Amino acid sequence: MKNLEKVYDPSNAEERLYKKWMDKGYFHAEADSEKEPFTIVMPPPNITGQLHMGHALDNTLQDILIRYKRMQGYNALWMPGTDHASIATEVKIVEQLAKEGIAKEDLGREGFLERAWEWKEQYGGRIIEQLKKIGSSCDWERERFTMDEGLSNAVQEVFIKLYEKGYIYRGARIINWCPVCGTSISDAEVEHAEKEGNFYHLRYPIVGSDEFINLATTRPETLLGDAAVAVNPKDERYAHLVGKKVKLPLTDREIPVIADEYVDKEFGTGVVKITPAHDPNDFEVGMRHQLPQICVLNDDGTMNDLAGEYAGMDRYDARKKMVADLEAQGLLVKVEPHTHNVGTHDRCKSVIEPMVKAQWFVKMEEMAKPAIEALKKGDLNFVPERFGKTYLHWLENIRDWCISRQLWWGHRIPAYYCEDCGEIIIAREKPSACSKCSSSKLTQDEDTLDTWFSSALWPFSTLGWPEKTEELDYFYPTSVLVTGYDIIFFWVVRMVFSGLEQMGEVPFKDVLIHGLVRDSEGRKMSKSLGNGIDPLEVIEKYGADALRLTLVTGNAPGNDMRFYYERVEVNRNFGNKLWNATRFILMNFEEEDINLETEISDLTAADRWILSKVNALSKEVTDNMDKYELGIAVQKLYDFAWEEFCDWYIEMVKPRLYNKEDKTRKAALWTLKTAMTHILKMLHPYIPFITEEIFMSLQDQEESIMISSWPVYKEEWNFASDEEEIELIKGAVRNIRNLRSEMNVPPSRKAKVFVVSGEAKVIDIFERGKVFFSVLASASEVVVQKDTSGIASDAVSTIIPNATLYIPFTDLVDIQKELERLAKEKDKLQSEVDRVNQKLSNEGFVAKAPAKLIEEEKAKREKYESMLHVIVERIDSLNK
RNA sequence: GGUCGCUUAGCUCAGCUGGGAGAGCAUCUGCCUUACAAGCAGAGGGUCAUAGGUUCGAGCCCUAUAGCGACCACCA
Repeated sequence: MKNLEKVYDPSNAEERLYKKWMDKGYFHAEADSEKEPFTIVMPPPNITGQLHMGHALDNTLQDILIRYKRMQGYNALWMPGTDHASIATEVKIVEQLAKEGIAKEDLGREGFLERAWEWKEQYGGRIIEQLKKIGSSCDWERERFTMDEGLSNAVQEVFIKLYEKGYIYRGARIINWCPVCGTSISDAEVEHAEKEGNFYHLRYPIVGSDEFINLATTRPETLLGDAAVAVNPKDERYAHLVGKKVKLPLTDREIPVIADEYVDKEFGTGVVKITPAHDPNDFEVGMRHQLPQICVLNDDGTMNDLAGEYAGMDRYDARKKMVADLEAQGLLVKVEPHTHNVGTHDRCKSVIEPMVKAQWFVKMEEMAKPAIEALKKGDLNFVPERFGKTYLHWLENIRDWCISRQLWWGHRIPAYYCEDCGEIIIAREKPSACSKCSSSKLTQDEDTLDTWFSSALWPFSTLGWPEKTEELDYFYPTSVLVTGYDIIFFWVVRMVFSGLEQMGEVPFKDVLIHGLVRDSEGRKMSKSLGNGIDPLEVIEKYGADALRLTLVTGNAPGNDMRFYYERVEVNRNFGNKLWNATRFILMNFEEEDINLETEISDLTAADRWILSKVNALSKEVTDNMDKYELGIAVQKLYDFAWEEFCDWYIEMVKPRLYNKEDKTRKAALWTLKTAMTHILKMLHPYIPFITEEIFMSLQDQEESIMISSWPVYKEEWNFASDEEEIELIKGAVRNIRNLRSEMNVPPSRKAKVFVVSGEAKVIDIFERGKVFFSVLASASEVVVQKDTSGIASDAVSTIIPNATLYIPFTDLVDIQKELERLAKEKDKLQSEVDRVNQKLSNEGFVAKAPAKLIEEEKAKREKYESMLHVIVERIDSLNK
């Protein structure tokens, strides 16, 4: 039989065990109609990524769920993969090229893509290897990449289907333009940041009058693109001006004064300049009034040729100069400091410029409806529920999704333009001729798709869609999606409407949302702050199990958490505790005992007590895990393993183990092994490595715990009276320990203990439990009797339900102190009695509280009153 | 402006459908008791943010207030 090394070494064990699991193919799942599937698709990390705490948390949660379900007998598939992350990756490669003095244009599209694939080959596997380090039991045989052939087909297929249905269209709309990245971005990628700016109050002269109209703007440079000046139709102040024209300063253009509901009379002067090409609201107003869209910006954020003398200037330089020029002409009324929300690009943080450009869009109105319904009908559930509101709010206010990106790394839009007749042809392959005019001069759209377009398809594209695969049929819809609240808009929403549209079913039933892992001061971990903690370093130092446990303990779903090394240490210590407990168990096993069996009737009360407790625990843990309350489930396991099992049960059985003649020795061994096995199994999803290592030694076999069966509650292991018996003894032991500690008696000083009770049942219990006092409470001898005969009158005493404990410390006792101690104990009891009486004398309580509760309270009253009675007598006798 | 969350022991946080306030760390007191000092035994410490309300009963439900935080939003 194998014994355990003195110390558990995670670094050695983790690699060895992970390799074993891989070699055995435990992570792999095949469609099998005999079994029920349980599926999770991993949020694919970016190929540019390195494992951070967010990944560690996200993947630990998924691994816990998948291991749990696998043990429960489900056919558990965890589908892994990576995301090409178009813009993030492209930016990285451009940076890399820049170091070599190369611009991406120098390489051309083909050359650049070659470099990008090289990058993918080089770094794409890095994060996968890191995910393995935390123990992720993914089906790596099924690993996918968003730009795989299959997934690219899925992207094309969806694009074509949506186009044909009229849900994808190309049009010149106002979009968010990032002048730094040189691409359009979607609304979800715009971050609003509060920035200091100015409010420039201008006045525009009315044509054919001496009047001026005053208005304010935060972006005076857009004045060059103004197409109108608008007022509210109900605003009497300006009614006479509507229909007239104003002379647009710094230009020779004249623009109309229009009336539109959009304008708020109360705000500012009640006059707004309308710049349809550079403001989303103005764009809408412009559409309503057929105003021209005058774009005055270049793609890089400089002013274009329409900007006259300002052409070529950066927009902020132009702003300064224009303000100066306006002032010189007396058209600047005043400049006020003003903080306002500015849209910035979430990736590069530069200020977004709204611009009108021809882009591809997904029409959202129709597809949003079933996605909203799915949540309302309960086909889709968020955990915690409140995130459903976030989801709904976003969908109910959704605007069309701009999906084209002016990037090269990604899925190229399958649209071809005829140079002769302008026809747009959507096709999988480049057509040889235009379907309208037969011209052969066709060019493909230069743009690629938003990276989220492909990830939106992930739950079914990874399973083989659009092919009708067995996997797709079997594993879809998936069971649960685990992700952070920060990507509900980007990803969860889009997967839901895509799944509903393409598959006719939600992509997953539950969405488990987790929060952020923050640093110990509660700050977001970030590169710029340099406060990030590398999960791999933590693993190296403490092991993956300790890290995993730290990430799930003491945290409710959806809440942020702080990361403390102290907590990692505590969790590492827990592993050590399990390790040593097992070492102890194995030390006592003889070779021939390891597979011993026993009858329940051979067990002692202590054995049945721990079995009964572990049995109840299995139900509690299972229930909580089913509710995704992983933090609660693991807390219960932690407490049980440490306190009940190690601190109580192991200590209780020691005398039986040390005595080779003891007839119940084998029962103790069997129970130790059985209870420990249950604990290990339930802990395995949380701390897979150490539980596996211990399990193999304890079972003296190589078979893995990860394919063992999950403990199920069984009625035949419910031993209520044994539980009661042991709890009574535990209480007595605690009282003695307390008493000894208060009197500063060291454990080395053993003392005789008398247990006095008038109840035969209680006498029996303590008669059987005598030994526990010596091993747990430093008793030299235990005498159980009906009355106080033979007990020194100055023995110290303590009261437990239905019994009194006496310890005669002849030399130690100071009667006065003892009386004080007893008085304290009495006060405590008295207040308990008072509390119960108060409750029971409350008519409302007696009339309306559940009967069971009232019975419990009455039982308590009886118990406390009798204890109180005993202690009063005791005090009296000492006073004599 | 809207939505949501948080406020519980010195610190960080649990507390599921309302029925006698919990954990870890920290503090204090004893212990190297032959699995474990990464340990064992014991102790102290809380008007559960505030004010109302519902209820026999509120940390938990409702309303308002304050502080902190997150997200959403077109006020030029």
